[in-house]
Amino acid sequence: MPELPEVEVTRLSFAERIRGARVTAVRVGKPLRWPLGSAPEAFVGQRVGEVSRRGKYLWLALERGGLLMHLGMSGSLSFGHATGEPGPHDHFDLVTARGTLRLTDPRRFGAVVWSASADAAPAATLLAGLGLEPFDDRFDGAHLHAALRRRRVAVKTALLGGRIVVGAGNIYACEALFEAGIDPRTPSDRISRARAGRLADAVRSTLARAVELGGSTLRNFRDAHGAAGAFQLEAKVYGRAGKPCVRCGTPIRRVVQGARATFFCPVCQRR
DNA sequence: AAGTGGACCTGCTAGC
DNA sequence: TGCTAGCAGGTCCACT
Repeated sequence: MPELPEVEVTRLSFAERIRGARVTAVRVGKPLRWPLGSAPEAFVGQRVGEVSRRGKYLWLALERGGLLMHLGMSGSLSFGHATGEPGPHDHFDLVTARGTLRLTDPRRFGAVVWSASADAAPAATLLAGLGLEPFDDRFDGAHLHAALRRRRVAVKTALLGGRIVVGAGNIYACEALFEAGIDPRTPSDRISRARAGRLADAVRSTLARAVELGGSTLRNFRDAHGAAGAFQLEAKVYGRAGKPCVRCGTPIRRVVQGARATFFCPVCQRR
């Protein structure tokens, strides 16, 4: 999916345009990961408020409650007037006079869930246990070091879990570990305070750079304007198995951790 | 309790 | 050219 940069880029591409628009119709397609939890007609007539993000979730405020949205592995949102007839992978339309917000998600791991507020179930339940936002001042080397010390899993697995810091999925966890010079297989509790500091910086800078570049488009990611991202063009390890490391020329290695592919340079990244 | 592996669903691609 | 196994950006859940 869409990791934090793709979700944030998506949010930025439609939040201002949809704010204040009144819902005129709602269309629901095939089932997504979780049920909507409300009759779709209940949204008709309500105005859309702020669109905010927590981790990889978006919260779209309505006058009564709101919608928690997740893009899963293959989801994207579009917003505009040129939406046309829904295709086989278009599973949710929020129609307003300013345009239609449409969720397209071939694999349907994504979700749209109504909640009375972001602090009430089911939204609060889904958001509970999420780690710090990477751009939160509280997320620093000391925090990351303390959290990593409590785990014995590989540091990459700990990052991906999202319980310490949210937002880095498979691409950006690999890239941040490369930036920090840390072998992704290193046990969490063996990361020194100094290296945790470098890793925290790398997580922030990698995610920030990806937002600047409009995210990564590996297959079907597009922002709500339909624009593709460009970060994948400057990924240094992700998806580059066997290719030379951009820093030292050593072939990039691919291993599997927790059923996910991990890419790293065996020379630049150390335990 | 923490760690591991499977499940969800569909489409694309590399390889035979 | 055509089929198939394997793989894909996430996260929850059951089991050890």
